[in-house]
Amino acid sequence: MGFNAKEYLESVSIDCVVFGFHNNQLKVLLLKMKYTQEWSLPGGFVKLSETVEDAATRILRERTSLTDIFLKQFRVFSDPERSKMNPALKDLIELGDQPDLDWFAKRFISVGLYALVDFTKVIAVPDNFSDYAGWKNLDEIGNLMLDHSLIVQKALNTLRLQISYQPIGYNLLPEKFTMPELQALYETLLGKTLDRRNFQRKILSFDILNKLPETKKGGAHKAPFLYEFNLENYKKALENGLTGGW
Amino acid sequence: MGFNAKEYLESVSIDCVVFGFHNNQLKVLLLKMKYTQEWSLPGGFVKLSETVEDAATRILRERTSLTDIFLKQFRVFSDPERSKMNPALKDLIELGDQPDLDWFAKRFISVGLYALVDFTKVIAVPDNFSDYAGWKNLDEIGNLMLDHSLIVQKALNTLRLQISYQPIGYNLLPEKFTMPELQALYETLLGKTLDRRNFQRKILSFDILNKLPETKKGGAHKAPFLYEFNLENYKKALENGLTGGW
DNA sequence: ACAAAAGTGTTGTAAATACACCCATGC
DNA sequence: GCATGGGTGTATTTACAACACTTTTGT
Repeated sequence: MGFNAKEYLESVSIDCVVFGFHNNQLKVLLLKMKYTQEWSLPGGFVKLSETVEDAATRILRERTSLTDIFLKQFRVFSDPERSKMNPALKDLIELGDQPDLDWFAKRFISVGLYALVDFTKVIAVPDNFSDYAGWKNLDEIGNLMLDHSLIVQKALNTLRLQISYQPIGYNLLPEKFTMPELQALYETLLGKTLDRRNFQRKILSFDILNKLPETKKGGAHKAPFLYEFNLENYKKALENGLTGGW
Repeated sequence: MGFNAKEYLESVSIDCVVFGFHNNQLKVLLLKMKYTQEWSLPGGFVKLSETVEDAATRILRERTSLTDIFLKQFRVFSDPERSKMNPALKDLIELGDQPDLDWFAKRFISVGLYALVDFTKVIAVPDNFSDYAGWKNLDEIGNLMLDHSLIVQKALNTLRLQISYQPIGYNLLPEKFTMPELQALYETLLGKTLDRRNFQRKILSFDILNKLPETKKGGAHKAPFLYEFNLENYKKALENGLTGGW
């Protein structure tokens, strides 16, 4: 667990915006910093043998206990002022309980990646700098550490753009889900309501869903059918892109 | 002109894919390396006081003599092997005519940015490592130095995606241009031919063009009207996105 | 006057939208 | 049995694609 600066690429950090979907709400995984009590994104550094994606996969495996995480870099954050006035770093330096302090005090640029995960499968684990890890609703995220609020905002923007030419939902929903759940995801990301019937027709026309014979019982009303993604066609759609927008 | 490694962010380089459009062909600005004679992308390093975009602007000002360049980061290239076996570096090290050689020999991740410029306004200038700078047609780019071929490919991909939800052409065409020229740009980027009449109707429906009273004379046939971008609406379209794809 | 390229118009088809009606379930 | 939400169907409107004809210019 010891941190050895020599194993890592200098000047480069990564920050991950982990999105989950639960109770028809989009959530982000956040860490609560030990000394400052600020909320921050899970992140870390890149080992000399890793790509940025490798590093993010490793870090998120530790934070979520998930292997096989869907992630995508979306932006580099390189404002020279972005890590100035970092209270957490100040505290660390004062406390002096970390080696390689000058390494941390240097300027970093950060590669932003977003990850889409199945909310129900995540076991959130804090890192060395935090004492709590958990989900927050998108609209309940207040001010985050450093420029992390900006990073979340840009990640969300990217996701919203991607939804119009790529299928989405795999990685974000459980294996089996209902049409209303999928629609709620789209509505959350797009920030607007969609017509139930037209949504169904359109999403089915993409041919990326398998309708299952089962229905989801236990709801207060008529039991909706369950669907799963047709992975083969889903991947094809990812490559070729979808036609129209929403 | 002297290079002082201490002024720069460690481990981070940038590579710029500069696109220009001329004679109905998409072109990329390339440098020919001094010793190896390999072709490479213009690039460089990030000063401690700069953002990635600042650095790219500075570097491209030197390479193109343009100020005010439209550019956008599109990807980080972080394969640990990407700068191994660099013949150029080997030669440099053998020649020993550069200070800070171990700095260069370290592993770098590179931020890829693409730039769109007006071909006719560029005065290409080589850098310290190259003895020639000039344009190459997209289909005439052979193997480039390091992973630069991959970088060009990814930049092009990004551009192709963006064209379907954003207006394009400003920064890439002269102030005044004809409809066939604009169409040729779209056809090049999309890699397919479009119907002249449908193209005109669609692009006009975006309301981002001003039709000028002048025509472009000198062609062998009927003189086409000149257009210019309506900057106000163009910017609106950039923010709001366009509706359909191509 | 002819060829080549640009301007303008029409029409059929497919997709997006806006609805209405029926069905299952829990209270 | 009634309120709620889900499943399915159908017109209308709009956008897209395919195509024809006329106009202008240089040779």
